[in-house]
Amino acid sequence: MIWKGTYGWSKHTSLDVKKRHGEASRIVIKKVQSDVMQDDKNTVRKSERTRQTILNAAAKLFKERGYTATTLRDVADEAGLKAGSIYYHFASKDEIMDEVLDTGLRAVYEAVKAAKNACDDDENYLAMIEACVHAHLKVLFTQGDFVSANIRLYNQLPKEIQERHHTLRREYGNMWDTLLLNAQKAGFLHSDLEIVPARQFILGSLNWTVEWYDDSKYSLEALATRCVSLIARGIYSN
Amino acid sequence: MIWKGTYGWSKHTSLDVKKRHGEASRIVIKKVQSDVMQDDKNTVRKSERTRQTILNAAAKLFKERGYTATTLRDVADEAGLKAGSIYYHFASKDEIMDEVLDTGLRAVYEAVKAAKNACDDDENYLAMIEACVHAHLKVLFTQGDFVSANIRLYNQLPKEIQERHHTLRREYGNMWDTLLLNAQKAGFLHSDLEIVPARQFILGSLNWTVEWYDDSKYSLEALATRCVSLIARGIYSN
DNA sequence: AAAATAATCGAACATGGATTAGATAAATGG
DNA sequence: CCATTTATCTAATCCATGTTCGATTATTTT
Repeated sequence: MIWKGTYGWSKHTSLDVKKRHGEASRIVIKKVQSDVMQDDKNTVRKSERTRQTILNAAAKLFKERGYTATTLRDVADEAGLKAGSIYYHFASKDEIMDEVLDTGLRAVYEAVKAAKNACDDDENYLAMIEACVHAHLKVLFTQGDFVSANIRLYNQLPKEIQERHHTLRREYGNMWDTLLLNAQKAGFLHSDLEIVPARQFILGSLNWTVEWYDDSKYSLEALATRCVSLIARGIYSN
Repeated sequence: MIWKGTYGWSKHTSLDVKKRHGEASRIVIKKVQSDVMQDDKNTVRKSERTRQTILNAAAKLFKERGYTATTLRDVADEAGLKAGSIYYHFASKDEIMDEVLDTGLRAVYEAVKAAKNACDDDENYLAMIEACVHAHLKVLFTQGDFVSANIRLYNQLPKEIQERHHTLRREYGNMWDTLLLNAQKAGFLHSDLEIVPARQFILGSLNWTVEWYDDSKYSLEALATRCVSLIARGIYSN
């Protein structure tokens, strides 16, 4: 209860273990039939599969309508079960939101870090920046709902929830700052560029693409290329 | 009822005139004391003043928490009256949202158009673009809540509400497209620049500043200058 | 200042929301 | 295939929300 106690945010009464919310999140492998297997029936507790279904449904609806506007009955509907059943898997609506947010941001973070590290040349900062932009956008539209939900809703969430994700957000920002700073030191970027606002501007412009990009018009690759171009050289010609 | 009928969106039963919702929106001047006077007591129906207070309160809360998460009781509270009284001024929560959205976008539109037209040199497209960016940002943080509410929430609103504001949005976009296109024809912009995505990118990056700009760090002017620089020449140095 | 109108209140209503608990069905393990 | 555990459903609870409406108080007009 941050705003007043009547805002649809539940109190998040910490884990009362009775039905084991979240415990099922540990993947239980029953038999290792072949070497690697798809996360399918028999390999994973049913509970775990349902849990994922719920999260997917929730992410999708949260992103589309916002947190409060999304009903647990809607989520249940989308996931193909009844509202009450959700509580076998999650302790509260808040908890679902938490996990959606975390999943989304983490996906971006990991993907971008990987893309950066995948660059052969450790000194080719421009290539790294471009790889990061591509990765960020790709994950934005691939892991879609989780990331978008995070991006779209973060600032509308009550402080309490925000704080739980503050650290990870900061880490991601820092990663970019370091990259940009290195690039600047190496002379690739304008020397008068203020790193932090620049990073905020860049990530903002990328994040906002979820509000307007329409993949039926042109490919994700094309979008990424254009974004890189705009970020790199701007619009002016000379 | 767009989503399902249980989403907190009222049915918007068109104007049943009994108490005259919205009629009070016509400003009634009682006596013209001096030539020009501030919109103050005695010049404007009390109803009109209260109406504005409600809109301000609503815009602020909508922007912060989102539409559904904002209660009419909250709005009333913020505006200093009781929830029921709101219905003397507005027919429904939807109607308030409508007016907030409209006010916000219109403010940006007018301000930017004015800024553009204020440029002495009709051919100096770069100056015009820069003036527009400054104006957009200025209004974004001045008329604040209305504009931000619009920007932040638009895509989360049900189609029905969105459609009512579609035209104005399109008009604003067109204005930018025309400006950019002229600038490009005159050779000021990269010739390979795709206008529409570029405009979306630019406006997006500007709009997103509401999510991160902190006016205690540096001035709005400084922000605008930096944004112009990034948009114009990008981050790369050569 | 009385009469008429405008604006606000206060208490209700109906609905739908998150959450709970007990019954029931499905899956699992021996 | 029975016993146990796991997962889902149904129905109920409690509470907040948008909205209504008659009563009440301000404000204006005559």
